[in-house]
Amino acid sequence: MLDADLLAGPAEQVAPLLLGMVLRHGEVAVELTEVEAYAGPRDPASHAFRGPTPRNDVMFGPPGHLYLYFSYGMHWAANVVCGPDGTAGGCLLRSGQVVDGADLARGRRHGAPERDLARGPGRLTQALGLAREHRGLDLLADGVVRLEPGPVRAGEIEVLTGPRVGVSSAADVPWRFWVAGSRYVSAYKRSPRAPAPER
DNA sequence: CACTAGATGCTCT
DNA sequence: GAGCATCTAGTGA
Repeated sequence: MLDADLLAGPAEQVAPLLLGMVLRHGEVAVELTEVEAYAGPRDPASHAFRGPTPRNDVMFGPPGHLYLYFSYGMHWAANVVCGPDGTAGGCLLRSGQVVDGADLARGRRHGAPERDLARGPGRLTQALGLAREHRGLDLLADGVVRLEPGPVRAGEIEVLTGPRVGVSSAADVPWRFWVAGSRYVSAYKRSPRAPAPER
């Protein structure tokens, strides 16, 4: 069982710790290979930057809960809430490797190739079967959806960082974290609305 | 393989 | 009504 204190720090510090952990929903489990940090009031790219709304209120609650949002008309994306209770913050789960329940995941993903089962935020939630009814669940409690320690010990994963995908503000802040050399990492794409890259 | 265009509907202003 | 923390299918090589 994971300790909530582990997730109570700033999102950009929690994010690399999530790599290698496993998110499980029933029989399907995904080992996380790529995440992004969103630091609430300190981060113009965060949904919580302008204060609480009905959509983002979960992010203002205690760490370790599941913030889900609906994106681009077709996809759900999952975040682990971080930071202390009362302060908004979260880590977007961008990609992972399906390590259990692959047959069920493949069915939900309409027969996608193994590498693409959970590569991308929308694909990851689809493979796990997460949607609006899972909003706000406590991932550290003993429920059907939970976050578990991974098979690899903390500190044994080589982590690379870079700018976040698809954000139009703070587009150069390197708060995307992924497992070095992993095939289960999504492609970087800069938002067409973002200003020209810094150099 | 790399790259592009368009679909799609919720959320907040 | 504008703006998305995206995906897929299509093209061309």
